[in-house]
Amino acid sequence: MTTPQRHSWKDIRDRIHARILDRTYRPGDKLPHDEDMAQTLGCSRSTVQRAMQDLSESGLVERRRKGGTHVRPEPVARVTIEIPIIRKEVEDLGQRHGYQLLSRAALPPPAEIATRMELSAHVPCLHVRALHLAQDRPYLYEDRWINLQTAAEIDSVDLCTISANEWLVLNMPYTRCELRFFALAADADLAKALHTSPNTALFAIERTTWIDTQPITTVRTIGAPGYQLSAST
Amino acid sequence: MTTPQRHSWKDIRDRIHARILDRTYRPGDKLPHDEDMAQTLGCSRSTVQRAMQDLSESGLVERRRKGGTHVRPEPVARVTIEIPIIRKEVEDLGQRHGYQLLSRAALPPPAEIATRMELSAHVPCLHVRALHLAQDRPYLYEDRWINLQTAAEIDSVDLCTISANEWLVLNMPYTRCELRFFALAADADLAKALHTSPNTALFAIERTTWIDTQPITTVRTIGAPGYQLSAST
DNA sequence: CAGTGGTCTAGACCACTCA
DNA sequence: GAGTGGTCTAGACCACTGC
Repeated sequence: MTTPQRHSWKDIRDRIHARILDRTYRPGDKLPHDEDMAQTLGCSRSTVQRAMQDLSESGLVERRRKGGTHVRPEPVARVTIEIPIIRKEVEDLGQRHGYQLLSRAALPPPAEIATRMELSAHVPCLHVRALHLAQDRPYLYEDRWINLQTAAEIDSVDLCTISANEWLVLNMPYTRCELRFFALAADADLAKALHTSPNTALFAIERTTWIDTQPITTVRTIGAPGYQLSAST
Repeated sequence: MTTPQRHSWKDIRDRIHARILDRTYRPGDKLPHDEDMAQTLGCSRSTVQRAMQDLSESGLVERRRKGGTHVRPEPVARVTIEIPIIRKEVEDLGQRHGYQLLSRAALPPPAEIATRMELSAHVPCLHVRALHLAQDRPYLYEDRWINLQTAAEIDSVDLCTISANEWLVLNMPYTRCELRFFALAADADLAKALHTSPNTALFAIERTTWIDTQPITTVRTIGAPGYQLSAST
């Protein structure tokens, strides 16, 4: 069996965490500074620092130079969501991934898209619509705009063979990413593509990526009925 | 102006990141081990370690003892979502928060809820429905079950004065949290509460929390039309 | 079993920010 | 200005895990 290290930073973190849980340190309270904490707990300051770093990242405490460390008065729930390549997402469910290119056209972006990408409306873009399948059933609809100035190479990629999602993830690393989650009602086209009826409530994710300040792509993915995203701490 | 520290761990991280972006290190490639990296970059091993920790957390590289550090072949998008207290969420939008308790009843949990909480169906629970308002308009509907064995004290709290959301966040710290995001169609009750029409597509979040292995609460929050969740890296 | 990342220590100095 | 967290270093040892 695994013996928990008595003075590992995880152990130190858990001991501090426990003090917060049992109200030794209450919301808003100031914690002893690292040096004292280290002496009390019998470890070096760096170990306390590492523990505090973790507690701070998870939103449990707040640290400020000179201000000290405080238990957050209004804790926030912080969850990390992982969004993999769609093919991998399907395969991880143990299902067979399929893919259909629905349309592909070089077009100037409509105003809404240009705004979303923080891009001038005169830049040439590629508009791609596609459908991802799981076990031959509709899984996710993808409506994507790609900036041809940034990702010029995709113009010569056969998007029937590889999805834009996969090509971009593998070939266009980004430095900034924005996400929005919301619900929308299926219109006629969407309903047809996803084999459902118009007006069905569907889950949508909008993702826009940039490399430095140059927009790469913005995509709206819409899940088939029942699609959901989960996360846990 | 701020001079970027030439050998800070962030600087080291960015220099390694740049090498990944410019394809010096390609997806799947093995990176030099920390010691070499440190020597090459002119810093100590701990600094490389700190940089790598960050790159690893953000999903860009994968590290394994003896295996070494590799650029992830199929990068995942990792985003951290913060979910604050609802009152604070509204106030941060610069709006006035309001709150109405719709119902409150001690009941045994239905099977679906018991399953969600990993709880026996015989444990006494409190069922609470409430509506959060922003500028006196419906903002978020909350349908919550609370385990009265874990959070017994809430039985004597006046939930007209403080929302269950707020009381729980302030008084019941948790050690585990699971989240699901999805879309649903408004039924008659929901439509009425949120001042919308039946069948409207709405965005829902389900959250369940435990302390150690004991379930605390499970809640489904449903946003008024237009509600959305956003995140960025 | 040996290579690699993970952690701990002690000490020094830096950077921010509150009073 | 002084207190507190943030970072860097050098060195040691530990803990996984691939070969």
